Amino acid sequence: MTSESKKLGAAKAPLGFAQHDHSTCMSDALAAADARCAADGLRFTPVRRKVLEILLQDHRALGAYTILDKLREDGFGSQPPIAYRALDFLVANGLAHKIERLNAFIACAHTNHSHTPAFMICRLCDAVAEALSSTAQGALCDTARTTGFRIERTVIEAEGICPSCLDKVDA
Amino acid sequence: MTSESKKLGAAKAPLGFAQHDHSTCMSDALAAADARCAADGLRFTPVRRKVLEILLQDHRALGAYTILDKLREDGFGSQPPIAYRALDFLVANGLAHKIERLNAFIACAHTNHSHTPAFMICRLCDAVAEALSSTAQGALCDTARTTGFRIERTVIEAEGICPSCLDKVDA
DNA sequence: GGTCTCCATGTGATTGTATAACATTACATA
DNA sequence: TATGTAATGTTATACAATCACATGGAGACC
Repeated sequence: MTSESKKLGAAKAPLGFAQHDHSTCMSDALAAADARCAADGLRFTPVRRKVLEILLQDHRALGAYTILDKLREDGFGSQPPIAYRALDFLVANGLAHKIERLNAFIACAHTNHSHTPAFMICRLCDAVAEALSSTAQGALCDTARTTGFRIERTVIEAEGICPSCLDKVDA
Repeated sequence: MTSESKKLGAAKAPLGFAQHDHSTCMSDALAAADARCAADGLRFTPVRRKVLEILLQDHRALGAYTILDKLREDGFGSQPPIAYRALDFLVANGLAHKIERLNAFIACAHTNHSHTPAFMICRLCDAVAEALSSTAQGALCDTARTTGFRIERTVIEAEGICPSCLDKVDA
């Protein structure tokens, strides 16, 4: 509950580290997900949609059991597999990502294009920013190529202090 | 226990993905750790040393509770904090690394120089290779710089199939 | 319309990972 | 010997993930 206790009432939630008007981005993302699933013949069921909504609402990384609590409030099943199966679906189809460092999940910030995500995690306010990093693993690719290793998925996460927390610390 | 069940009897354990003579590398690594701790005024206590030995013996990523079992066999305390504290020490001082993707720990393969490690994880045989990747996070650094994010630690892990498993699969 | 199959959902129980909180010991040093 | 500090030990619990199995709905097929 430590990470949750830092959560603000916040009408303005940080997308990445920048403040933004949260009103449209959520509906846009849901619409994009709808389109995406329709196009690919995926079943965007109520639970899956709800979990994505939950992730979009907070705009931060949430643990599976936090998500589970919110599902329960909305009348969905409340056993761990409910959340994990929905999260598996979202992650498998690029609608959400898992932050390994935090054992937590976050809605994808760049719907549309397929990508190899990279994340910056603030250890003070727990904000997470997703960067487009098609080249971030360049050197790793080189190593893999010379070694003969076939990369299927990459985890690239940087932990540190976000701009706004840096301001507070320096002040 | 699933990952453990794949373990071989193996006199020749894979360091990274290459077979090697395991006889000297362990004593070398322990000697290096001794020197390192002496130089930096760190207390390389019996538990800490034992945990490093355990990690070096297997030359693969081990979960905390596997380590705990081995500690118990050797007469050390067997409660979780025993292992976690020793692991924290080893990780904090660069003698071991945590593989976030696996929630597991592995002995550092490149003692001597401080480094930002990157890992290649085989999803078939669970072998883990450590790459020297001072530049692997280049693009991430760029993003961080323009964003104003201060990076303190990076997690760079690639999951896929190692050379020897690729041979078996293709055959 | 039946019924079969596949897939998603629901439930209970269990296993695995990590930390909180507190007591005790070991050791250096004043 | 008293004191401070770091490390260790113990209990309990929180958090994360999976297993096993039952249920139910949507579409394919006859």
